[in-house]
Amino acid sequence: MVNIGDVAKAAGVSRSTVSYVLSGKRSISQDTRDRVSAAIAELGFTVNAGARALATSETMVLGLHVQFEPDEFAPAMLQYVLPIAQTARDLGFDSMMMTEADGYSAIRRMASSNMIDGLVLLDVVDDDPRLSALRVITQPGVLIGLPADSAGLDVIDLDFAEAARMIVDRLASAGHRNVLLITPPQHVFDRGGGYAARFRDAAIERARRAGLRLTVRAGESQEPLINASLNGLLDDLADNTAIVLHNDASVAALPGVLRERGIRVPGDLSVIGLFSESFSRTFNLRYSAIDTAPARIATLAVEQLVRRITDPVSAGAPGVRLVTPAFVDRGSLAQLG
Amino acid sequence: MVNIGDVAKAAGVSRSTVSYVLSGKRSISQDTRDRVSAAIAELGFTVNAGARALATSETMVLGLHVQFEPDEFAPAMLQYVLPIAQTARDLGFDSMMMTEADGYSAIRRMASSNMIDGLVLLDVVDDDPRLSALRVITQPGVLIGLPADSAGLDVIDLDFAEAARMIVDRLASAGHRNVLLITPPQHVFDRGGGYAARFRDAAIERARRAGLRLTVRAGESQEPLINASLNGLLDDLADNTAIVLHNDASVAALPGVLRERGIRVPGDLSVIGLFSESFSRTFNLRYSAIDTAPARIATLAVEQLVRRITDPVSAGAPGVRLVTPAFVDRGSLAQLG
DNA sequence: CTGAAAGCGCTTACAG
DNA sequence: CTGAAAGCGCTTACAG
Repeated sequence: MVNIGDVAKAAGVSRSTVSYVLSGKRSISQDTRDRVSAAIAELGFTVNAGARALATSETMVLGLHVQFEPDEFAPAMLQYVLPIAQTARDLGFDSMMMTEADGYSAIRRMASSNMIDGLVLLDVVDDDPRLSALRVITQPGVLIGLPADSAGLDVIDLDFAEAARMIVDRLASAGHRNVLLITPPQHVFDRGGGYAARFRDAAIERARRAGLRLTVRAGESQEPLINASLNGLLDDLADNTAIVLHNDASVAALPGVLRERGIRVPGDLSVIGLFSESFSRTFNLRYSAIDTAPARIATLAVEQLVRRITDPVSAGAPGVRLVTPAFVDRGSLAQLG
Repeated sequence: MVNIGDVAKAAGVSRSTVSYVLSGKRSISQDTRDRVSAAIAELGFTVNAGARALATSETMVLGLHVQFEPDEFAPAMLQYVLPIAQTARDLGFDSMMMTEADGYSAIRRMASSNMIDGLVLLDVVDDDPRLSALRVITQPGVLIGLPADSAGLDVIDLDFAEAARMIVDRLASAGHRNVLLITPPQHVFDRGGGYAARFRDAAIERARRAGLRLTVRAGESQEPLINASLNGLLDDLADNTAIVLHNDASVAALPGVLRERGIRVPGDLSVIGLFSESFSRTFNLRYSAIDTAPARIATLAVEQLVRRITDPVSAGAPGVRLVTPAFVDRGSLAQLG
């Protein structure tokens, strides 16, 4: 492999000059710059990443740790992973993907072997064991998902409470008085998926104020339970005029269940969900929804992380940034009365 | 950060001895080994990856390039990415994820800057521009997906031709004589997704021999075209007793369409698909299918790549390995006559 | 505007 | 069984 010395020799300059041409960190005469550039092009020289990392202590690599919950609804994850890698690249970083179940050890290993300049944590839960790793290592991290204690950490998440309020307000002003909310499965609450509680609690609170009767049920995550549970709810709670779904698996299964029961949306029932554009496309869902905006959240997270790596001052004090939700109207909400 | 010199000092040995304790590449007295290990543990020492890579020319990192086709059915990709990263880790490698649209440049950059020891290419098509990058770089690669010219390359793919023959044979021996095949969308053929043609052509050939009338139609990949096209086919080709789907989007949409038309499976129509277990779970599909076995293919690919990196002799001559398909019976194939 | 040299943290022949 | 030293390919103060 051709190295910086070969380039120097070919251009008739020193190795440091080649390095400075590459980095632009000092002024070089037009003439030598041209000779060096020509030599680089001719020899097809690329800086050796390991050597540069060793000399600068900067790897230009971001770590990305994803949890893989076997009982989780999988298709959602890629919506974050892809934009994370893409944004990182746009900012000059590569992405190292970690999938170890033991996130704590994985992060410590990667950080202490100096493979990464920073870390993105996906799907952070309330009492996430990865956070203690983050507090020990020297590299900064950014969380996607708000944990119980986020002191000193950069966090990006959707404003789930605001999302709930927006939905309840729309339902209320459309004249709905009896609404069913299907939350994520119980195991999401158990695991500490705080977003589920934030959405639910804000919905309950807002419904109370609006004088709206909100019935809350946890959805299932595995067939055939999903269908059975949806059917059961539609049997028992037939007086609801609207259903709010904060549950990927249930909302994906809903069209089939409604079709089977001959229920028309929004004629017989109004439906509002909480899912991304791409989720809507994948499952061909025509329900109005709060967009969970995975690409936007991923981009913001990486941008903040890179800012903290390259220019901590401009990154400001670490803190939580909740993304304001956007409502996408697909016409599944009926105006009553 | 603590380095190998700190450990050496603490243990009262030379840096080389610490290194040899780490690598096990020469025998060390029990006593010094203990002292070194103790020092490593106490100081929390981890080898600096960049320095090691510089010294050994081995990064212990695998590159993974994924194409992101906006018109593609996305959920499938993660089924490969996760097991790739997992298998790599089991074999001592980390995974660098590349998502650049310009795969050729991405690969050349990563390879020539010596960030990776080998490369996994996902979703390889007939005339894949990434292959010319692979032929230039010094690191070995493995392809998931069989290209037109695979000379000198390690390739893993499902045996799509055999899958087609297995399906046709089952249909024939169950007494079906008129069968509809829905292939991947036209743009998959256009892009050179050879697997689509291999499946289709083998199905046609086998059907001819078995005296079975096979009607072939390309499916759509975007709603509302998918539904419309499925309905059109069921209208026009009502005399078919079975339908074979080699099309993710269509098979996911099929239950809804059949339910709407009141068609029962397998009472009114037999259905056989080509999709993974996890796909079946995600979309709650109860159709019998050839399992596309993404995890198995991913694992085989990484194992072969790592073999070629670490022990080229045992890896044998580069070549194509087609995975024999497995049929998963979910009871959607009716026995006729 | 440019060069010689030290140093980043490892590994591994070379010596004993 | 162990150590001193060269070398991997860069970057960056230090000098001029």
